[in-house]
Amino acid sequence: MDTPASADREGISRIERMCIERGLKMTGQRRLIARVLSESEDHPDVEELYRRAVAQDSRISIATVYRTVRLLEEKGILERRDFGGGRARYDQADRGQHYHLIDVDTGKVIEFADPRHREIAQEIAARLGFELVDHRLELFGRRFPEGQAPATPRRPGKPQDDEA
Amino acid sequence: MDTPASADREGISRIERMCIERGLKMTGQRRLIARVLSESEDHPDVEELYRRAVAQDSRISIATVYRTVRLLEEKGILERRDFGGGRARYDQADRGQHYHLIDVDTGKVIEFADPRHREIAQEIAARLGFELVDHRLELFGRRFPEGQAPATPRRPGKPQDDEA
DNA sequence: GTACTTGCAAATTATTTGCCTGCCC
DNA sequence: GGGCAGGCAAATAATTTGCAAGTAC
Repeated sequence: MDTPASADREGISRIERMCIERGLKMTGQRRLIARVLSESEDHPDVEELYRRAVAQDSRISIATVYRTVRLLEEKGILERRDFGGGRARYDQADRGQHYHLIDVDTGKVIEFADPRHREIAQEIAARLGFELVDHRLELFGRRFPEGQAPATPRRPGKPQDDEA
Repeated sequence: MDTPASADREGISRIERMCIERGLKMTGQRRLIARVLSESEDHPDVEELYRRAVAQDSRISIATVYRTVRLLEEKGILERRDFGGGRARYDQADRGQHYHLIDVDTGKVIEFADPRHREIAQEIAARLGFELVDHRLELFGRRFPEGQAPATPRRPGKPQDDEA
């Protein structure tokens, strides 16, 4: 009840609205991907996005998903992430500065924020003669053993993701 | 003049010594790769390692380079890095905790150390209920404009590397 | 109507692997 | 001497692209 009149109809997802604002031509496929993304609370890879999209409408190909996430990244709507699983994962770009902790045993991804990192990063860049343009930080951790010991104490396996 | 008698001959590279210590069978190819790595001050990718190796002895294939860096990584001699160029880059594992700043205009990589990041990372992990197993931090920066403005203010291009 | 999108399949890129031969310990 | 290592080429895996046909504005 608080959106501008022109886009007040139900069924317009948050990301679709952002696409429209940026003047993208909205096709059925793009609308679908936009909706899937808007409803995702996690960090899906392309394969996963494709799976969720096909489930709603089979008339989409994975090549289109690849093309669309790339487009949305160029438009600043998505950010590409690398959690070390060999596939790119996507994150909405306007969720504010945050980082990720990956559970090395389960692959789950937990978000957190902490302004100190940026400050220190900025200071270090300056000391080296640079203006900080961007920075990435990922933590890999193991849940404290409060129950039993985990089975595979290895390097981060294919990250899955938290469901919320 | 301070190395153990058994490996005192010139021509034994630092990394070859580490391989021997870990009981690896030393072939001509592995010795060559070890030497190339020992002489590298930067963060070469496999292709680059292969180029440097073939230049010294053409009887090596890129598959062997792939197999060898993987082996050395498993043995804890090398660390695989991802600077966002789509290829894995390698770093000697025993150089102590350090991070990288990538110049977004030139792709050059600069190393730096700062203990605060680890401390904060550890603290955050603990707050989230995790033991910190590993962490990655990369800064992307642009040299302060003290001469002229850079040409392409874009996202990090294929990282090259500092030559020293 | 026309330029932009899509689907499909083929192309690319980075990396791994099968297999048979060769060489290190 | 026997098993691990290496070369070569084919196999994977993720992602991109050419092209003909469809569609948004």
